Amino acid sequence: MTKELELTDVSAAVCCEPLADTALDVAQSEFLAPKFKALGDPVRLRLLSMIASAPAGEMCVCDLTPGFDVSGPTISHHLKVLREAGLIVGERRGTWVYYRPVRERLSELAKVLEATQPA
Amino acid sequence: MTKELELTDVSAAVCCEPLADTALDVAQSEFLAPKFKALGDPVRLRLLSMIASAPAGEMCVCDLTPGFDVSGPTISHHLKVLREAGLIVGERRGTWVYYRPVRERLSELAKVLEATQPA
DNA sequence: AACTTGATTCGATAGATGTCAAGATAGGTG
DNA sequence: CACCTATCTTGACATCTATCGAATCAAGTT
Repeated sequence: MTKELELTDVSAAVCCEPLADTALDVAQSEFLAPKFKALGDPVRLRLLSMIASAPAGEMCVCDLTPGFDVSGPTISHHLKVLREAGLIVGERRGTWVYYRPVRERLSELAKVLEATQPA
Repeated sequence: MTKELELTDVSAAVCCEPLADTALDVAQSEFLAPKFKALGDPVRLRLLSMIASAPAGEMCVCDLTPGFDVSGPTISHHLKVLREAGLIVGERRGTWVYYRPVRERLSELAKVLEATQPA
């Protein structure tokens, strides 16, 4: 919980005006790049989209897995990458684990890519 | 030129509503993931931000390179990755090569990450 | 307590990636 | 043409990543 607050603070301190407005500095690019990297795999991108568009606002791993050709451990690995990038959070309820999107993080990334009038 | 048109068409055909609206299908995620992947390196992200925020609307490789600790060939490699992802285009004028952002592509990606009201 | 099911972690492996030095290309200048 | 500068390509190498099967952990059921 202390850890979570720290992460949030770092995020707020570092992140980030639109790319097209002012060039990112080294710290900002090193902060943002891993998040885009997490989006840079087709399986992860689709996992995230399934989670983010789930009507219930969350999705069970048990409902995610059948939609893919890869093994359970591989899905688990990709979910971990998305989790460590701060794009989703997981919660265990009984036997099942449910994942929710972290919409603020997605919005941050959207903002960075957003078009702005240059010059 | 024919090739460019084809790429544009594919882009238009495949791409993409916000993540949070409807889950991406396999083709969409395979189309988008490489573009996010291209953003997933700190050097590339900073290169792109320098190019996209250049007041002149473009930037010479000769002005990009000095801002980084990596070698010229490495910069060249990263520019190629960004180019192949369709995020920038390069043009040679005399001795120098100038890169411009492809703003429509960046907007496409921003749109995918954009927040929308679920449920 | 033993068994079952869902999910993660571990260990291994093939393939991708970032990096550099060296060589090749493009285009200008003497 | 010979030379110089800017950029890109090639080849090599160390590291990282996606994937799987096997083992482990968590929680419920009998």
